Formats: sequence, C-alpha cells, structure tokens
Amino acid sequence: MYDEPLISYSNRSIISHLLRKTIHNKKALDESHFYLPTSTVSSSTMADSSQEDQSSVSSKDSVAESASPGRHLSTRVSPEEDRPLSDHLQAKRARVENIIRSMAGSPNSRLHGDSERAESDTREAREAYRENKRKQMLPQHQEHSLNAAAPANRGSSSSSSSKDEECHKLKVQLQSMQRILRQLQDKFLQVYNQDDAVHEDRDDTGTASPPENDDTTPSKESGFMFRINMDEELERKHDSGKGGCKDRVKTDRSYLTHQRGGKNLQETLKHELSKAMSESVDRVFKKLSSTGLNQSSHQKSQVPCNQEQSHTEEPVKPQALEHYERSEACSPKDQTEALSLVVRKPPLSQLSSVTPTVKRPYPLHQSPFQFNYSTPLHDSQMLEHLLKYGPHTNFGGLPCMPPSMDRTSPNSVGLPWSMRSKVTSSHLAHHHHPSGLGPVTVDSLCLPHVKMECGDLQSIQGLTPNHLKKAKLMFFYTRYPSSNVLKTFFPDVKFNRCITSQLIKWFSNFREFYYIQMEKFARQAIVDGVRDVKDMSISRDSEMFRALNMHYNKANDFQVPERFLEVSEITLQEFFNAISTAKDSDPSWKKAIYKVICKLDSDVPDEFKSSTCL
DNA sequence: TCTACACCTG
DNA sequence: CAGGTGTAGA
Repeated sequence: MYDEPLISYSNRSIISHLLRKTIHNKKALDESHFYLPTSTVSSSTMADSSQEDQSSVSSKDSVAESASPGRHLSTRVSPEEDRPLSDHLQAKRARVENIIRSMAGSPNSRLHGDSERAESDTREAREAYRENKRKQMLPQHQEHSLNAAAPANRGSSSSSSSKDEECHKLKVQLQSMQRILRQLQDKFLQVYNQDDAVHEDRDDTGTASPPENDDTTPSKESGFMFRINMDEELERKHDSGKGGCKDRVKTDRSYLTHQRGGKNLQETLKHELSKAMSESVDRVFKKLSSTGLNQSSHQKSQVPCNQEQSHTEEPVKPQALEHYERSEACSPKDQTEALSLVVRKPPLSQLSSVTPTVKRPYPLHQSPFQFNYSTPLHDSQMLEHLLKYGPHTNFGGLPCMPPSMDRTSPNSVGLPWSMRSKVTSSHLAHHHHPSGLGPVTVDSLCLPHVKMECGDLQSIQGLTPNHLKKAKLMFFYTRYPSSNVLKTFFPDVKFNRCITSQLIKWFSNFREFYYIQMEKFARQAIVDGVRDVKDMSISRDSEMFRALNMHYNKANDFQVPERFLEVSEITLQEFFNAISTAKDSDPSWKKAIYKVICKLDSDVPDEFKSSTCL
C-alpha cells in the first residue's frame, strides 16, 4: 500500500495521502492482521494497567531476560550498538501497538465509585431492625409473561443473529481503524527516521523538556499523542540517566530533531489522526444508529408494545440536541409543580411533549435523559465507549476474541456485567474451546440447566453496566417493573430466564436499598422527636434524596422525576406511620407498605425504550 | 413445579 | 450486586 516514495510529499500531504489510502482500502484488509503474531507477548500484558503498558512492550524485546522492571526499561533502548535499526523500529512499533491497544482496553473507572457509606448505613439498619424477618411478601404482578416470552425468544434468533452480525461488522471496522493507526505510526516512524538521517549532522546541546510535555494533563482528545510523547520522554530520560552511549546520543538527537524539524510533521500527524478518527467514528456511529433503528423495528415485532415513536425519534436524538434546546428556550415555562405521572396517566407519547414544561434547575432537553451521548463527546471518548462496550455492548462472538482480551479489565472490553466476577474463573476457558457454540445455540442449550449457565454462556450476551445504569434510572419511575416492561425497555437484550431473573433481581436490590433507607430515616425521625407525618417530606436537597440519588443516579446526569420524590415521600410517611403506631411489631408489617408502594409505579418514558440511548 | 419476592449474607 | 433461602401464589 505504501510503495510510492513518500519523500515526494510534504509533511501534511504524506499523512493525508496515507490516511486516504488506508481508509479507502481498509475494507480490503485482511482481518487477521489485527492479531499480529508478534504481539503475543505484549498483548498478554496489555491493558492490565497503564504502568504495564511500558514494560509490556520492552518485555517483547527481552524475552530471555529477567523480568525486572528496571531491565524492561533498559532493554527498550538497549545500549547494544550493533543492534539493527529495524529492532529499534520494531520496538517503537510494538510500543505504538501497545498504545493503541491500551486505548481500547483502558479500565473503566466509572463504576468504581463507592457506596460504602450507604452500605454501612444499610448494615447498621439491618443490625438495628432485624427483629422482623421475612413474611412480607408482596402481591406480585399478575402476569406470567415468562412462559409466553419463551417462544418469542426462540423466534428472535434471526434478529439476534443480525445483531451479532452488526456487532461483528462494527468490531471489524474498529479493528481496521486501529490497524490504520498502527500503520500510520509505522510510516511516521519511517519518515521520522529519514528526517533524522537528514538532520543527523545537527548536534544538540539542550536537553530541556519538550514544550508539549508541559501539558501534563492529557485531554482525552490528545491523549493518544500525549502518550506517545510521554513514551518518548520516558525513553529519553532513561537514556540520559543511564549515561552516554551511542544509542543515547542517537535517541536524544533524533528526539530533538523530531522536536525541531519534525514539529510540523507531528502537528500534522496529530491533526490528521484526529480527523481520521473523527471521520471513522462518525461512520461507525452512523451505522450504529441505523442498527439501533433496525433493532427497534425488530423488537417491535416481538414485543407488542407501542413503540411507534421510538424508532423514528431515537436515532436522531444526539443530533437533535440543539433543536430541543432551542425549543425549550423558545417556550420557557416556570411550572414548579410536579407533574404527576401516575395520577394523570398521560399516554406515553405525550410524555416527551409534557416533560419540557417542567421547570428544570439545570439544562435539560426534550427527554429526561442526559446521558453521555446527549452531551458533546470527543471523538476519542466515543470511540473509547465503543471499544469498551461495543455498539450494543454485546460481544456475542466472544470465542473469536483474541486471547489477549482475556486479561483486560472485564469492564473494558464490553463483557457483560455478570461476567465480571466470573471472568477470572475457569468459565471463560470453556468459551474459547472451538466448540462452535454460537451465541444463537447457547439459548437452547441453556434451557435444561439454567442455573449452571446463568452466569456463564448466557450472560455473554447478557446485561452490561450500561443496562444496569439504565435499570437504575428506570427505578425512578417503576419500583416493580413487570417482565413485559423489562422486555420492552431493554430491546437490545436477548431475554431468557436468566436475564429476566437478573433484571428482576436488580430491581429487587434497588427496592431493598430504597426500603432500608426509608425505614432508617423514618426511625431516625422518630428518635429525633418528629411527631407529625407532615414533617416527613422529601425534597431535592434533603438528605434522603441525596442518598437515593447517589445510589441510583451516581453520575447525577439524570433529572430525577418529581414523581419519584412524591413516591419517596409517601413511602417515608408510610414507614413513619407504621413505626410510630408500633405496627412494626408485626413480623409482616412492611407488607402493607409494599402493597401501597407498588401501586405508585409510573410509566417509564419512551426514551428508555431505545437500545441506543445508553 | 415454577416464579417473584423479601430477606440475609458475602 | 449476586447467591442462597424460605415463602406464597398460580
């Protein structure tokens, strides 16, 4: 692909040319190139941590050497004078590969927040109020839709397989993007070494830090280049610390040459890379939104729910943000009163038009959502998200995953949530057996031994952290979602008994936390001498709300519906009344409360139906 | 017998 | 949050 002499191009045009060629030709590339055989060593350590990124590459060069970190660094810029230049290039190439990989596998810290205080409170509450056990069953929903859903699941295999196909396509696309970047890096290094040779006669005395390294806070946008620079800097520092040797001179000189003569090239490369990224990501997202559209329509045939609007509105939501903002600005309402979602029971289709009339203390758009996709994202962020979770966060073809994926952070490669605790176990090994167990056949295989496969094969296609987040937000509307609701609002989930149970379990856990908070606050109020139920109110700045919001909306990027405050207040008052009238002596005293609360569920807004909204 | 639930535990 | 358990309803 790069046969033509690059020397005839200017810095900018070289990159442009390469990008054009690579992008245009990327579809023709052999996919197997992504899993370079030379990357086996580095891939095994990739993405474990950012610190390992550096050593992992060098370990490639020093397979036979000791594994001490010190040696890792020293071997990368090994002082062996006779070392061929290609080795050096290879090392750099490996480093670039590693950087790119680590982009794809950077650990997701988003969910690492703590709810320890809440948990300790929870424990505390449990210790204090353990006297009443069980016997507090709640009338369940009068629908046994699970049985009815089973055939639907079987019938969904076609849509599921097409989904997988889309997934795979997107994955391939991303992989080829990575490949392109890698090739660009290679080319860059070649050009850069030519440049180096040209300027070799120039000597440098200064060893001051390069200006771009002053930026020690890598924005996500420039993170890629930043890491390269950091790597270079690390290498350089290490060299100078090690004392004089030819390599050191060479490295310093080429680095500084790179600083001067290659400055333009670097800037150009930065620009072009981000541009290419941008374009590719755009393309991916275009495809993604159309996929989401297809999915909605697929799902519609399975779930007899009114999703008419969803598949026409959702895909354009991210782009239509400004429009919504404008429309809100044009019709500023100051309605402070809560809109009761239950009492008035507006049709679902009205919700979107009703919602904007509620006064928002912060920027909010048409939908009550304010997820990341709704806010302007850097390309790299979007790409990162895609790489983390995939278009539908399913890596249905997990058996095809390279072995290097095994050791990445479970969060980072889009492994379904429930796999996280299992991924280190031997379970995963089974999936890599070339058994030919496609994701489609898994379902049928699962049925006889549901329990065994729950955390296993099934969840490979199962729920992801994004689904969890979505479920939590849905809790603001419904505390007792029926399985039909769940199916409707998780259209991208391939439902089976395990998945359904897991979702139900999630909501059960949500309720548990919710009720524990209520009981705790009610008892505390009583201890504090509160006599009147009317003093038990919940507003957005009350401690109770903060606790709940922290639990279900940790990122605080979602506008909690007013109705949830009302329901919470009612719940709190129910607990207050029950406790203050000593009803809690009855072992099943909570049962009555549950009965009340389960009737206060609201309809979940249509926006939640979109499989692409998260 | 199956399912959803609350409760308990890690 | 998930696993386990007992319960109640279908």
